[in-house]
Amino acid sequence: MTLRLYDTATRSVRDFVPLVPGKVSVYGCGLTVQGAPHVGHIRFGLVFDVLTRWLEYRGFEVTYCRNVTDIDDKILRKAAEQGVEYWRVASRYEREATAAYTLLGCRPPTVEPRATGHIPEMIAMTAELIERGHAYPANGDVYFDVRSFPEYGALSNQKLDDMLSADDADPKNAKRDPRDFTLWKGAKPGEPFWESPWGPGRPGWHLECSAMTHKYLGQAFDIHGGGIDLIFPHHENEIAQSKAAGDEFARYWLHNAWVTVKDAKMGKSLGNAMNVEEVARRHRPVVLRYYLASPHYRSMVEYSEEAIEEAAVAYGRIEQFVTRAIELAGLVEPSPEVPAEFAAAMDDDLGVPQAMAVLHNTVRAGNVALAAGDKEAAAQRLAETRAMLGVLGLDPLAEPWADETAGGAAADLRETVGKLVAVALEQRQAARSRKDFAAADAIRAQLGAAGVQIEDTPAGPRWSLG
RNA sequence: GGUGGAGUGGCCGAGAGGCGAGGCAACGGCCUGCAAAGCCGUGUACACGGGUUCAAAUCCCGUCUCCACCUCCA
Repeated sequence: MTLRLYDTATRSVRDFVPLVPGKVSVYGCGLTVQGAPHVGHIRFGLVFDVLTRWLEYRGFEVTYCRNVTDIDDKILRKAAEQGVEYWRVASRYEREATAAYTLLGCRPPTVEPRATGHIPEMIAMTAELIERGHAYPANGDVYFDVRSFPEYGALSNQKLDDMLSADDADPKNAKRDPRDFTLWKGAKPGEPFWESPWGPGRPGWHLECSAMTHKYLGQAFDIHGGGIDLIFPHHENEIAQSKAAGDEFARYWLHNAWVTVKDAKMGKSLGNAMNVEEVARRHRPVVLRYYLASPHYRSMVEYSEEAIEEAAVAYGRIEQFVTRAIELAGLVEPSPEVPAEFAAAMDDDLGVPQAMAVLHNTVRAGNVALAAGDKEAAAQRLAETRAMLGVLGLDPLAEPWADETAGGAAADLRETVGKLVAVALEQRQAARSRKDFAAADAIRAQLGAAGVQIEDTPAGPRWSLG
């Protein structure tokens, strides 16, 4: 079974064949650091995190490049409003983005280049495009000539003439075609700028990705992607720039769908953006990850508190199995192989929902083994469960969630609480054996009020914090 | 106007011609002193109207509703 991925460019699921056997190069369009990251932004991070984990599980050596766009109009505007340099704004939100990715267990990319670190590369590319007749300078700006690139519109399946003309009010009216887009933007007074052959200015929005894919992944690479809204104009323009400059560019295009709120796209401008950090105060990050990563990446996720709470229960069930299996069978490492059905689901365009069904079925089988006291079977199911969770970045015993359940000061505290609870449980057991159930239940209720849940099992009572 | 997507049982959420994914909730049962957890069982779901087919949630035609992109956007 080979991995198959939906490719936006062909609008079909295709077998994934890497450019170089055994290696995969991935470019994800990261964030423009102009505000606090919201749940929708982080979904992109999660999708690409699961993708790269799965590619690695399949034995590929993955080079994952995720950019940071740290200069653009919005950043400049925000900086002007606050009366500070643009890089103060960019740095602050870049840190917030990194924190949000980390919070939800996204592993860092192989390389995370910034637009402003690649100005010379972008200037060189612009010069190349002018030389090849695909771009032209005008009044301090440089524009890409879309009419010079016949393929323009292929990715988004649009014809140039059908497009709503971009009424982008160019005061200089210097564009040959209204759809021509900016490669280099001449600086207005007071704006930050870099020197260039066309005068002081800064790069246009799309150019950084073309320059950085070329630098880090080469003139051709495997997978490029981001949110579905980037298809047009961002990715369309990247293709135009890169191909016109002589690159082969990306071979597969992956786009993830939205997080919506009440059927509308989540977005800052719509005022319905859920800040990641804020949501993580109400829900455990691992639960948020489970919730956002469970639906298929090309399906919209309708954000709701109730649905997250439901996810918390579902994930709790998995965690419970893991804890109880360890109690019976001891700590078991993830098995090197994931169940075949799970693998088949993941290979089919990252079918996380079906993969998740396999996971739940395994947990049920594990619970059956637990109930039967079958140590060996329980251990086996646990190993499989952990392997599957690992691929999804949800193994409670692996980084970064392990600290939540064990280790450090929390473990010490847990040991102390355990001793205290043991005292109370002894009294309860004594009461039970003399059939004083009122007293026994009172103890259980008191523990419950303190946040300690008691369950009686054939092996004796067990407690948990809940 | 152009382009892409969605409408599935109480809820979330897969599937894409024939064996009812999975989760949450509910109900019944087993277990339990009681509970909890777990397990077993219970649902005649596929926006609407036609059609094709032995067979349609899945294909075709039409209709309705919703969303997104074409302007900054994960």
